[in-house]
Amino acid sequence: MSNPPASGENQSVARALSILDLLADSPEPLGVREIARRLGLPPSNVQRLIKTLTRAGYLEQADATLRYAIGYRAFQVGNAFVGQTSLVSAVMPELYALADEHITGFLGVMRDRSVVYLATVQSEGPVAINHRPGHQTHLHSTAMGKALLAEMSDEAVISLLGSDPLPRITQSTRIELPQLLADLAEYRKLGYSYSDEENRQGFFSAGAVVRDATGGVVAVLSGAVPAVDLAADARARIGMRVHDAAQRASRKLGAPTPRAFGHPAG
Amino acid sequence: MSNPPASGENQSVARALSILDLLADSPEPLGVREIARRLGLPPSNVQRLIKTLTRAGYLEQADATLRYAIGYRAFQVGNAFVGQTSLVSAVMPELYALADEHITGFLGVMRDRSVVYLATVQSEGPVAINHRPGHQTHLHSTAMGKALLAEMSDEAVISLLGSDPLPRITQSTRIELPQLLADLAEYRKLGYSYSDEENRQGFFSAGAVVRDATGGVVAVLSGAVPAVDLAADARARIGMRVHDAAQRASRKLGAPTPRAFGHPAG
DNA sequence: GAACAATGTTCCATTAAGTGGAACAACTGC
DNA sequence: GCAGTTGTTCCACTTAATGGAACATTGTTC
Repeated sequence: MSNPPASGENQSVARALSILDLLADSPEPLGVREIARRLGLPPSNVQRLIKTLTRAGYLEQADATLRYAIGYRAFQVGNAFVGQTSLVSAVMPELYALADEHITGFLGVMRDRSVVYLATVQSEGPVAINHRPGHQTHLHSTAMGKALLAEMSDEAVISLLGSDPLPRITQSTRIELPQLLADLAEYRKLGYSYSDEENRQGFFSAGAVVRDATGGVVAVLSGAVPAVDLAADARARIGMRVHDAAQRASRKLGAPTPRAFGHPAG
Repeated sequence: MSNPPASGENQSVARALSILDLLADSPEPLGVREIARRLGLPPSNVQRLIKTLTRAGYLEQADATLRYAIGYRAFQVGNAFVGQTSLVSAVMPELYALADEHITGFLGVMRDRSVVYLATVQSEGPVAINHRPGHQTHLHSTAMGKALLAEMSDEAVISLLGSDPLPRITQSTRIELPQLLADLAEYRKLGYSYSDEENRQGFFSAGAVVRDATGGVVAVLSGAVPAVDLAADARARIGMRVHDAAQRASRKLGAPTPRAFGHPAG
């Protein structure tokens, strides 16, 4: 059972990161031998890697002295991903404003062909959309994802998503590429994207991108409401509302003249 | 310049983690050679470690193809620290409720002789307390920290904080241990802790611990308001309010009979 | 309460894998 | 155009990581 390190990489570090990945996805803490078993590594090796990770605070003992879980240092370091205070401080007030209007607001970025959630501000009421920070969802089924896709050219979208079939999340999910591209064309005209129960039954959401001083897309913002009793004009109203919030956040970040929606080449 | 690995640890992993630590604390992305210089390591070594970290998503190129910053995978993994959905889903509604009453709410845990912030819900108004998740503050100057200390015995507090002098944060900070212990005794009777501009000029905050089903302390909750125009009875009112919020969250986590404040031996 | 089967941890010979100096290439700005 | 960066690759050396085995602990079962 040889497992040579990838070219130009470091085997020990790769293994240590796989331990972090494993524990991050595990709902409960795991012991040394259990981890070793799942990763196909000798316990003595895992033991040493864990000791290093623990001493640095990236792991910690869950209970008295048994199994291990992700440590506080990983949390601190990970939150540095959000980076410069500017993005969050520009967007969070907008999310709170949305919540005041009974719209649950989300902030996310595109990574790894997915949307990664950075923050959520729940609206009052029975709306229980609980996407923890770090949660990953599909690009093609969410308002956030589709707002990001609408920024790209059709060719870029195809080369990004064309390799695998689009998974169906709900009955309304766009699983055909042409259908999705048609949506994107509409969003470019509208100035916002939306997802009508395409990712979660019973919820309508709209999305719009946030730009920084260079004019590049730095994040995407969305707002969600229950889909029941929602007239067609209400959808447009929410779309405009989210669009405005994203515009305001972008302006706060020093984005240049609020240009037309769509990719630069358009 | 020899730098042998600590006993029973892994040198490569320790170095990789030091890269993460460095980039997490750096306000801007850093290049390979810059990192190598700051850590006292050869660039070729750093290069390989970075490649491994990048391929796993723990680092990513900031701009076109220049310097490196913390990656999205670190964010995702780090957020697993918050762990079981139960804690957050039990506490967040309480924080939102506080915000409705113009109290900015915080959630934190004790780690490494400090309070680590997990979440914040800002109240409306001009209150701009912006403690990003992962932020670390002192135990002795914050309401959250003092609520945690009040759970320990005086001896435990002394052995925890007695080694170093307590740093002065504001003019009101308790920098004398006996003074701090007197505070803690008061909090045990009150059922909540408070910090009267001891950590931040102009802000009063109160704190109370959250317990899980085993009765152990799993987190601490606090609420902050501007200190101006705050009558003495208002302080008590906010303290009780925060105490109630913590109680409710604890009950939601299945905590046993709301027992008296104070450490078990008391 | 003894026998069992897990567990976490340490030890140590083997050698594979990490190390770091040097060389190369690409870029920047004087 | 030159000088000082930078990121990246190469490769001989040997350090430092590896993994099997032995040991120590726990908790479970009969």
